[in-house]
Amino acid sequence: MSLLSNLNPQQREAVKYLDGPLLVLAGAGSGKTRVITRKIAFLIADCGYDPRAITAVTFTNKAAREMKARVGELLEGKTGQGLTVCTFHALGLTILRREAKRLGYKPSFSVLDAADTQAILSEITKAPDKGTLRQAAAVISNWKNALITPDQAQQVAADETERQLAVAYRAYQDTLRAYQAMDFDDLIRLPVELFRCDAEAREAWQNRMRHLLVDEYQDTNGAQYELMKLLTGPLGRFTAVGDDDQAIYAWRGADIENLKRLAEDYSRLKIIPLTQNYRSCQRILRAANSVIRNNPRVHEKNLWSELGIGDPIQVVRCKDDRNEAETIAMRISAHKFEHRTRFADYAVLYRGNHQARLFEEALRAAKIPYVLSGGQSFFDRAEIKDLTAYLRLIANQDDDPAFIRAATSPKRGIGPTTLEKLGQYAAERHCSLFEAAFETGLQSRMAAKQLEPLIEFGNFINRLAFRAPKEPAGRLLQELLAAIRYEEWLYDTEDERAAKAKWGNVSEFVDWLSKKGEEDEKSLIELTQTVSLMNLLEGRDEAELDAVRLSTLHAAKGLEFPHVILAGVEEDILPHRECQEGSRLEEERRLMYVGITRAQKSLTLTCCGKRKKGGDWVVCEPSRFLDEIDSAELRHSGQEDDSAAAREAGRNRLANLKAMLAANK
DNA sequence: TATGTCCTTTTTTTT
DNA sequence: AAAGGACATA
Repeated sequence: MSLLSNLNPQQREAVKYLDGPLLVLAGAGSGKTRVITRKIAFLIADCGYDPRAITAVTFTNKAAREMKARVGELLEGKTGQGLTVCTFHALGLTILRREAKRLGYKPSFSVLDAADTQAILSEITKAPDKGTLRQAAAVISNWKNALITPDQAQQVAADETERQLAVAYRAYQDTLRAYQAMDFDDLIRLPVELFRCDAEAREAWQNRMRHLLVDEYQDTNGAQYELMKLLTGPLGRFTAVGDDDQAIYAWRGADIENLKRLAEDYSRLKIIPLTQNYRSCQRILRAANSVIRNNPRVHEKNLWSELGIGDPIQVVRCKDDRNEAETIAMRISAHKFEHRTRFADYAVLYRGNHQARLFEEALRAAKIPYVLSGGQSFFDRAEIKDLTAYLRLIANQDDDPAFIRAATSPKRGIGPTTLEKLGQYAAERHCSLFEAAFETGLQSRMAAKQLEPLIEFGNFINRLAFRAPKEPAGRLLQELLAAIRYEEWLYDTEDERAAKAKWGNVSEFVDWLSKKGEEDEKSLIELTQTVSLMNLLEGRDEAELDAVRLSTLHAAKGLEFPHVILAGVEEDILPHRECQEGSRLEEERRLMYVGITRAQKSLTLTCCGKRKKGGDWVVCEPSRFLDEIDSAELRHSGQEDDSAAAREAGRNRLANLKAMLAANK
């Protein structure tokens, strides 16, 4: 079977087009993944490209894994060895591991997670509370994603707060460098910096890369766009696939302007729109279209479908949030029984992770199996962070955050006061905590009782670091865990259930690492360097599992389900309380659009009359986005709301709506 | 000085 | 519910 069969004319053109830069504007459910995977296979099998010369960039590790698997199927044995499919961040990491020396980093640099970077920033800014800290982190991250240096930030700073933040930005970068560490933003920013000033490195990578495919292009940020340009050279050997209506990551620095910029920067840019939807019934599509119509759009497109009209969209009003979860569980049970479907045909989507808890409880009570996606990642778990701290420290002794974490968990007599003293001494000597622990100068300032565990810990790490390059990773890991008596410590400090779960996670992680070490013949240090960006739980036989999917709207992007329940369609949730106007409201609307367009056959929207927030009850009103769907498409059901407050809220909404309509005319 | 316990407070989305 | 802070204990 040809790689060009079973494609519509637009899809086929997008697959075949190789004359220059290409932008595929792919509406929801229009088969964009199919275009990308076919194109990769087409390039390799029909055009004779070396797989190593092709790179495809996706938005999540999971999407990358799936895409790689699909290309493998298409190639039917023809080897796709050497093909790169990964996230922008993983691509940046690969480049940096290779080229670290050119940037003044050692190749075993660490990659810090959000918790570590926030801790560093907290030290620097002395931010009074968590909110301020988050804001500071966001501002600096935005600067980095827009490729603004600390110097430039200082110059463009508009007010005193920003000037202070620019100073903090500089200190933050200096600290990272001292630790031989990078944050997520650096993984994009530094390759750009490298390619901008090092022509030799740039040309080497450009020559290697004959074609770059970028998925979810609408969610790229300034730095990612620049990296893409630098990698594909002046000819623009790329295929970018995106949908401006599904841009939902502006808060993370993604810039929809990148879509316009592409046409400006590449005059030869070819644009192919995909407008036929193969996913959803017409009612669902009409609802989606009528919601997104309220946004100003760059590329107006009208998505259409040949699939049947479908059922009306259900709107279910519930008494409160607990009742909402129970209702959803009940309706899934009933629907499954009635239509003889599988649990995996259902997804419950919501705005915030915290909403998941009630759904988990209700589904468990109803004996409905579920899988949670999004939410806390495997690598955010305390026990995994502990273990990776050891690994990081073994690979890179300059990594102070890793030193602090490893030295204090499990507890071994090193406490805050000792660390404080050690930190002071290290700062004076301009060296790492690890180095400082061995300095004789420290001994005069510290009691032997404090010094002893410090030295012992240092020696322990030293021994492991010495053996790490030569010995099998699996054995070293087992030894490490035995030496720190991690399992024992877990059972001492946690209740049995939690300890068991945590030790299970650790074992899984160690097994996975050991296997990987054997397969790829990699040392512990090399393994550590790739671990930071992976997510184990994602993709772990999730596909075969017959379970209802619980997911945030963000994590649901790119997925589809026969039956979708969109929960908490309320003001202050969707749209979120902090996103009530302007471009932020538009992004919330796109989020609603993404949610609706996940559904193939049926869509249910739920909202509550009240919900528990913190300690007390808050009255909720239905989302304004509900009003944007033609009421002929909707069927209201569930409990009639009889609370006076909710009815009052409804009246207020109507009055507001009328006022807005009047104002618009 | 280190660590465990009990209390408070608090929730957007993620590579 | 989970994380951070204040206090008590070893």
